[in-house]
Amino acid sequence: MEEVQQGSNGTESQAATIPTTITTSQFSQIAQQMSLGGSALTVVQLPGGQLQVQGVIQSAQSSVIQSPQGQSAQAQSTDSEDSQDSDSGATAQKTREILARRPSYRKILNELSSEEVIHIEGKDGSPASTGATGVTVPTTSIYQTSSGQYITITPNGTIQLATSGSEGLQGLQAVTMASSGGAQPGTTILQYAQTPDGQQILVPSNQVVVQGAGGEVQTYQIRTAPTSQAVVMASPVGLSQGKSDDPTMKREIRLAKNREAARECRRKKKEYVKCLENRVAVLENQNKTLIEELKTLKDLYCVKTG
DNA sequence: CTTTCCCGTCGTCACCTAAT
DNA sequence: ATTAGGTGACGACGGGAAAG
Repeated sequence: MEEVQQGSNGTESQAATIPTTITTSQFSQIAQQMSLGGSALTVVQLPGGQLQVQGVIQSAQSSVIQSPQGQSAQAQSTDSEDSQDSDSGATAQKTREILARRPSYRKILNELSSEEVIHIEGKDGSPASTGATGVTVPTTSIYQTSSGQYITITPNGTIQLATSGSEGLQGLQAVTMASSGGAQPGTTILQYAQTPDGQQILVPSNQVVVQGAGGEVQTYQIRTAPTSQAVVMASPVGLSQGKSDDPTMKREIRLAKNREAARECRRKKKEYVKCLENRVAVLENQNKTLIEELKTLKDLYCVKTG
């Protein structure tokens, strides 16, 4: 479901990765940095059995991996700490740092991806080459409305309408949509569509605007069909006037944005958890390698002395 | 077949932080 | 001070598996 809805933005961002072949001896260094910093790495086994770590190792920070439960406890403890007269300001500061809210998943991953771009460009000067996981190239998304019409969303953000019954997508009419959320791919929350009379209309990202043959404009709510992840149903909704003073409209917009934000947040969280799982895999692998190395050395030592 | 339990997902609220 | 966005917590809902 999420994949399709992201597609409604026309783009999907996925962090590029830098393949970095490492040796066993480098492993411990990396692992140490990983245990200190919030690095998001993935490890890939090459056909030859060699391990390849992809991603960026951040410099050591004081961030601590904490469970969500731990976070809710943080807020409480910081509050109570303020009420107490602490014996040492430095201790309080330290505690505050430890208990500080972890940076958002978006922040963590954005930092990673931006660093990666720099690394990639600096490497060979060519446009971002994809790593093992690669960068997803934005593709045209196709949606079907409840009235049987097809809507395409091209990578450049243009919404196009195709009449039903046509083979493929013909007779397209474009309604250009400008993102208000900057050019960051996959982060568009609200969009504005231009009506034929030049009026700007606020369009939540879970809606698309379609211009009919007669010039009339209709917004559609994007929803994934429960039976299929590939098919998206779009139902007509009332047009939302831009900058509405109506409190109910304000609330609607706020809820829509929050809905979208929650969705995005969950996606980021999943990504983040995957990164952590990859780190576990790397560390487990390293542990295994080191144990084997130790065993070999022990055997060697026994043979020499024995 | 029905019920119960578990799990994943979603929308919403509340709170916090950063930006303006 | 206000606003926007991010995220934890909560409850609702639906689907699948196990038990009756």
